Amino acid sequence: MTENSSQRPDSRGPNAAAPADLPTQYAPAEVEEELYERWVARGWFEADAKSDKQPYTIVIPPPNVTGSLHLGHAFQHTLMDALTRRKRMQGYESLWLPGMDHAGIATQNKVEQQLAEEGKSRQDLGREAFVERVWQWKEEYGGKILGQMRRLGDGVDWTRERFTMDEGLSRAVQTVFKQMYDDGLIYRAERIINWCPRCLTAISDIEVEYQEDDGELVSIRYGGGDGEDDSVVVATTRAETMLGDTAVAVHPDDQRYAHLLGRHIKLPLTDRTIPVVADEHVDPEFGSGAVKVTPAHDPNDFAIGQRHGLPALTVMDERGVITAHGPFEGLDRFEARSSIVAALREQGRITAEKRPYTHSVGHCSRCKTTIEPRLSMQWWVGVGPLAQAAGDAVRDGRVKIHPAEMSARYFDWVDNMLDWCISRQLWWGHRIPVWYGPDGEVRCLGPDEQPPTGEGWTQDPDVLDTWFSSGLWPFSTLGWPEQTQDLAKFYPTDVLLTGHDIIFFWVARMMMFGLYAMDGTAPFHTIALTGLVRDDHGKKMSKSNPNSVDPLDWMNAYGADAVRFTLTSGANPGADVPIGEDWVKASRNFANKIWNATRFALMNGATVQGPLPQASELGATDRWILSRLNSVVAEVDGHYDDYQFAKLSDALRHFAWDEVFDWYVELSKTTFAVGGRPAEVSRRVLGEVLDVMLRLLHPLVPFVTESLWTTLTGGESVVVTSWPADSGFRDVAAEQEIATLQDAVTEVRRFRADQGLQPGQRVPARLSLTGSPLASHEDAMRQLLRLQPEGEGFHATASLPVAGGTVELDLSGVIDVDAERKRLTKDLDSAEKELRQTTAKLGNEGFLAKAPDHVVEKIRERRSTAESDIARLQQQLDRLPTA
RNA sequence: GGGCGCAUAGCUCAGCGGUAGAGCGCUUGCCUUACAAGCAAGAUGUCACUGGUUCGAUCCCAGUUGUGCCCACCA
Repeated sequence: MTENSSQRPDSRGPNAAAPADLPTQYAPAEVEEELYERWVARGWFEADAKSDKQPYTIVIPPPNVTGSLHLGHAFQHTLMDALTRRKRMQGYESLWLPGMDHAGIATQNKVEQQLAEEGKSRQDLGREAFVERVWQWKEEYGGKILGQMRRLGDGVDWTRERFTMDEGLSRAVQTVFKQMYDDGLIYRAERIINWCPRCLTAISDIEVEYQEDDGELVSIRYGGGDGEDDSVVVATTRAETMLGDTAVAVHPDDQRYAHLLGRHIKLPLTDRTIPVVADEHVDPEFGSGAVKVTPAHDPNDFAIGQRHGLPALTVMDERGVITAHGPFEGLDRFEARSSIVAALREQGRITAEKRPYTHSVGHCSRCKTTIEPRLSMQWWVGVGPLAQAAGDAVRDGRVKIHPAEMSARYFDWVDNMLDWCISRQLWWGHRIPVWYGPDGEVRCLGPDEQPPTGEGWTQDPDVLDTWFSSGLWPFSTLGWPEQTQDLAKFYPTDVLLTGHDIIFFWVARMMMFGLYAMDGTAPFHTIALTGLVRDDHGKKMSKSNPNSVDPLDWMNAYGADAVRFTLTSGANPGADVPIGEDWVKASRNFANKIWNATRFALMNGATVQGPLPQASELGATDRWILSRLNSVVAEVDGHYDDYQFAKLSDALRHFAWDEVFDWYVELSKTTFAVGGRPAEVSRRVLGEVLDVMLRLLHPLVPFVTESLWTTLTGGESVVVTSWPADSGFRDVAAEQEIATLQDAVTEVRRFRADQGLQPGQRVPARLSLTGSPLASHEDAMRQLLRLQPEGEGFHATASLPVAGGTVELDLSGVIDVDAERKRLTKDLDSAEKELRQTTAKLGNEGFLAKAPDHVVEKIRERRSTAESDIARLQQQLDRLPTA
């Protein structure tokens, strides 16, 4: 783009009293930061717990301190910001509470990586120093997120910023833990858990990501040591676990192995023999129908072991290194796997090998290491009654899920939830408030209780799953367990807006904890679920993908408003949101268009002062735009109530650009030129329309609207002004009249374009509007169509149909007969087609008998329109001079 | 293996039992005194396929194919 408008000579007329402070292009970067700091300094985002206003509360899904905000955050933040800004304008005590999550395992991993670069481990530092180091890290990097939120324009209450490791929130964690422990909902048990051999901690079931990996499936012959009849083939993808086998299981009805039941067979590579047991879990159709049982290293095997009283033999340590005595001791699990297979092969015990064998393997969602199921003593939440309550709250309608289809996913989870492993063998997080005494005594402490003194008492070294504290977020952030004013005023919150990817991690847990700790009051009444942000070809955006975009880059290039508007435009409920740079540019263009339209209004003395003129003083265009304006207010409100952000964005863009800017503003130019009372009225109406429009747009694009609204109205800030209300004013007649005008102008423009007439070329012409509803718009039409008063020597006539009549346009000069014939013929063809279709339809008895009246009537109208069009077009064709 | 969803213009997506829509892109003509980040006009679709219901199906039903996501889990 080499062209730069500022370098062109300014050809504006002398009447253009352009405000010197309003350049022809909107420059977001120059104003956004200043505006934001002003909003914060004035305290407009701060909610008052003592106010009489009705509260409206959203707590932010706390971003992890580990990262920076990506477009997904920008997306959700924009929607939450829009919701809370609108409610604030509507007169609610609107609170959007910000904060961050300590993100236990994720953050610990980051800091450990940092240490590794220094050649150190967390063990080198020791627990206390390591935790101190993580706090430093949090101070340093947490600020980046806050800066991004400011840049985006998030209207959050910074005085209420929270962090899940804050003292107050930690008290909440300990209080809930103690209460649940006393209620028997938290217990300690030794079970198979998902163990990450790299993070060296247990993780919960949903922190495991399954993916298809290429492995191997080897079939091993067990038994057969003394007699030929006791051998059985089992298959495994984890051959190393055979060292811990304590049985072979077969289906109880499987006749092939009936003779082996109760007998012991030799376990290869060991000096042990193991029993053959019968268990329903075994699928006789799968493989050989016999399965090796390793209770200490597989969840299903553990269950079989429990049913048959089998011993659980641990053969690997926490790093996945073989501990079983023998030739494989000290080998890593994957080395051991190939060594063991090789050894078995040598002994002739391998009956089949399938390689590669693609199967689903669990990985640590944090570091992608292959999970090792491991028998371990951990703390658990017994979720039964909590999950039941969480499901019921949605089932009985106390909590609504948007879009409703997503509730199936929620129910699927809460109705089948297994107990939740909450202890983590990490250092960063809330320490489990349990102490063990010298005599095996166990004591769970509340926040105000002193740790037991005396020899031999030690605290449990583990910390809680990070989602334990985020599950308390809707009330812990408001001061619970203290009965604070905030809690009384703002709990329960109104809407939870978050991605559908954390329904299980976070949403369900907040439901459980909220209902449990807050006496059955759910933490929010609406769950609004969003999709993921994708690139402009629908591909998933992730940090590892090259398509990943830092929202800051786009905000710097095009403004925060442009990014925000693009995101809301794509926000269909629950659906993924594609975004591309071209679309952000288009939104930037929209912001600039608003800027310039307002600039035009200011140059022409649009005003917001004083009451609107009486209806009797309003012209048809004024009544039309005010009618439309109020319809749009109602429409936007409806879309907000349904969380239809894409629809409300479209409605506003369409109204602003296609109606206000392209028509009302253009028509007003003629009015202003003529002057007098109509011009005064129009200035006031234009001011009104822009005032309301800017307020409607503000929650989506806060910066440009703030700049313009304060300039236009002289008001202090659009942030604290009122949300527009539908006055109820509608004028159907005016809307129809303007629609007719638009049709007429468009039709003439089309005629001109087909004729190859230059748009700027003033054409001598006669407009015959007598008796037409458009008579009063003649000046405007001449302006829009660039027609001069009558010239001389008319040669040709164009007769243009519009709703309710015909516009006769006589052009001087020689028109292009071929072009005109082509145009008329084309129109004639489509009119004839229309006639055929409607006639056929009206000749259909079934249609006449069963179709609703208004449909039949509509078809009749279409047919008669087609008939008259054909007659007129035919006549015009006949009138054309032959070449 | 179970569940949910999707298939509409070149791209990304709305829509919907009664003449197919938007944004971007594309074509043509324009700096028309708010804006070239703009204005005007225009082109483009067997609404995945096959059946069924209906006076009428892009829309409802069944099946097919393709595709996405979630859950379970494969010894």
